[in-house]
Amino acid sequence: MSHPKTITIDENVVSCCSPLTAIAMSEAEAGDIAQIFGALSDPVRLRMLSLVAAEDEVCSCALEEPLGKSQPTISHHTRILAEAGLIVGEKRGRWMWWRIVPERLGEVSRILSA
Amino acid sequence: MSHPKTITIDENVVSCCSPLTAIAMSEAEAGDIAQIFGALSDPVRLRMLSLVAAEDEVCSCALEEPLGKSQPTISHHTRILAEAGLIVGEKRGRWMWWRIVPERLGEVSRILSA
DNA sequence: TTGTCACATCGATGCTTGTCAATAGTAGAA
DNA sequence: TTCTACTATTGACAAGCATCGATGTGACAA
Repeated sequence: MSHPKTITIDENVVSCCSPLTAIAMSEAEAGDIAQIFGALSDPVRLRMLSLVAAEDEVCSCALEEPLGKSQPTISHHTRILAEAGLIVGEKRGRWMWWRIVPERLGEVSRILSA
Repeated sequence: MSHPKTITIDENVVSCCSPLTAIAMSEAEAGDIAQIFGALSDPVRLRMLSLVAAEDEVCSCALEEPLGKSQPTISHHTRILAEAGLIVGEKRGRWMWWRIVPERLGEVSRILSA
């Protein structure tokens, strides 16, 4: 049996949010996508996303009790989800209102669809 | 050659995949899904997945050079992807051959589709 | 103004994770 | 058998992350 061949990656090909199976992924693209999946890799953030998705809008203050986390921790997690583009926030008065970004969820979903 | 030995998937992470927006997520379910996204949250593992997906099968030895990581590190990452059910490995002779589990990718994709 | 409320930021702490050298395990070759 | 090649495991280290108390910031009310 001959030794298996090695695989090379073309770093010049950059395509945002293309399916995993389409083409060899560059380091830069892998970093970007990894950041998004990293935002989804925490149980608290997943339940947070689920809570926000269940309503049109959710106030930050309405997340502390169901998630059982402190106010700084809630703020920390909303920030990470927002930086990943999965939710957007709007400040009205003293309250911060969050809603999901369905198009973003669709983009991420499409990365994994063959 | 003797009968090929198939690597089994961790059964603890098999049932998981109701859409995010469907219902409020339980802590247990959130933990399971977070583990899968955690496997996808590393640039090296994403590029590894991309490399495997580009071929029918890829040998572990063919991953070290394009990913620029040591052999123990490659073994570490393939293990995490396999435990998440995203790839399966089969040992033939001295070589370990990995391939994608498209159904698993579809399951994870469906979590994020509205 | 002063006080209160909601959220963001800072600092510290403990846990998790990515990485590799060294080593062990395993399968073919000689 | 002995030797060589590929992979898994161990141990250790550094970096990253989740968490919360304390503090800062901005907005409304009195």
